[in-house]
Amino acid sequence: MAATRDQIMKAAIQHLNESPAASMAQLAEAVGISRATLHRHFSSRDDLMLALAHRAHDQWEDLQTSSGMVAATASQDRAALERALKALLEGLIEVADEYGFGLTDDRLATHPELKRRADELEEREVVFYAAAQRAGLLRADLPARWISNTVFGLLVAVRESLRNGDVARRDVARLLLDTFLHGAAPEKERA
Amino acid sequence: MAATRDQIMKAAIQHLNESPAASMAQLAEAVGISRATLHRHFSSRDDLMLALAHRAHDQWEDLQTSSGMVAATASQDRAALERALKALLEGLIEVADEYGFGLTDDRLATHPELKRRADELEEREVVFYAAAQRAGLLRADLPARWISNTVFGLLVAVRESLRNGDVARRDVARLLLDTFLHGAAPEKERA
DNA sequence: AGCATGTGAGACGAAATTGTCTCAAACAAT
DNA sequence: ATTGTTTGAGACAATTTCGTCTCACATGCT
Repeated sequence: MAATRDQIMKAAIQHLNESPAASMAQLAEAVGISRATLHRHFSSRDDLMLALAHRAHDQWEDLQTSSGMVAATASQDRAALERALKALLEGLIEVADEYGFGLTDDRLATHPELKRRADELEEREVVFYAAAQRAGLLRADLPARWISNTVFGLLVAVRESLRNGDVARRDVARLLLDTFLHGAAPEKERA
Repeated sequence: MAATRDQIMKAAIQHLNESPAASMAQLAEAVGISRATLHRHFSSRDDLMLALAHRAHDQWEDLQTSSGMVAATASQDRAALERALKALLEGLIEVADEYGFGLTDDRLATHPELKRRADELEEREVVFYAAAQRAGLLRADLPARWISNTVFGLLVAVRESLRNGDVARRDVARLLLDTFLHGAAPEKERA
């Protein structure tokens, strides 16, 4: 069974999303290669996880640019910020869904190198949210870091919803955006 | 070092919140007892985790009653539902904070017996949210299960915020309630 | 003092996982 | 066809964790 490094990583991610604690042997089987071959591509389990996390972080970083988040933060333009916010959240859903296991894996979250990178990326988003607050796009009475953590939490909610089959995949983006921006109370309500 | 079963569990929970993958040896050390004694109280690691989860579920279930959630669901009374919603969310913060590691521990989430109990408790909340929707307290255009998952996600956000020190403990309840009900957009805004 | 109970330290084997290695078979390229 | 590369199967030692067990010691009670 031949497999490129890329195919291995994709299959590994897919399996880790179902069994976050899978062993190297289980991952090799899921990929369809032998344990020896898996070790030829990734010298250790840490190596593999590092590579997967690095890939996820790359996609995340690319999204921050492609969504216009970076540019909008710099421009402080309200319309640009609004477009970027929507694109960012929609993109985050995809990344978070693909690398879902990473959302709640403690070993990844506490890995020094990975934590540094994640903190750095998250910090950019905090700055972006702060800019959105100044533009009147997001409430100014909420800490920007809380907003950032809220988005993270809602991504976890999306993952849960999809895993349980509670909502259809095509609906999650709308639900996330809507809930994040307007909350769960009716518009006229003041609770 | 003498310790009651209760003290052991409390100390174990505390340590697991910092090191979710802690071994029995590490837990024993954190509790301040020997590994042998820990095994005298809990025959296996599974046994300990089961006991901890059971305790968490009990508190959760108690909260569903003490918050008035159960009664309000049955009564369909709008004011009662509103009071219950507030009390439930505030109580969930405490439970989720105390047993934070359980929010994202895959081994607990997939344990058949625990999953059954958690699903059962969550189902009650879904019914409650549905009642709140009928009473006009929550938006009717959101799936009740999505609302339930949203609350779960926001609890994860709370845990993250407290771990990182992003927000003060006394503020989290207000932030959670406020964000959950009204979202992150300014009231006049329509994004 | 004498006795019973609980505890800590540590040894022990069992099991799982990891990373390395060897060797034979399959494969690709020339 | 031959050569060089890659792969799979499996053996291997090292490590970790777990659950059990023994034994000495302390603590409390009568």
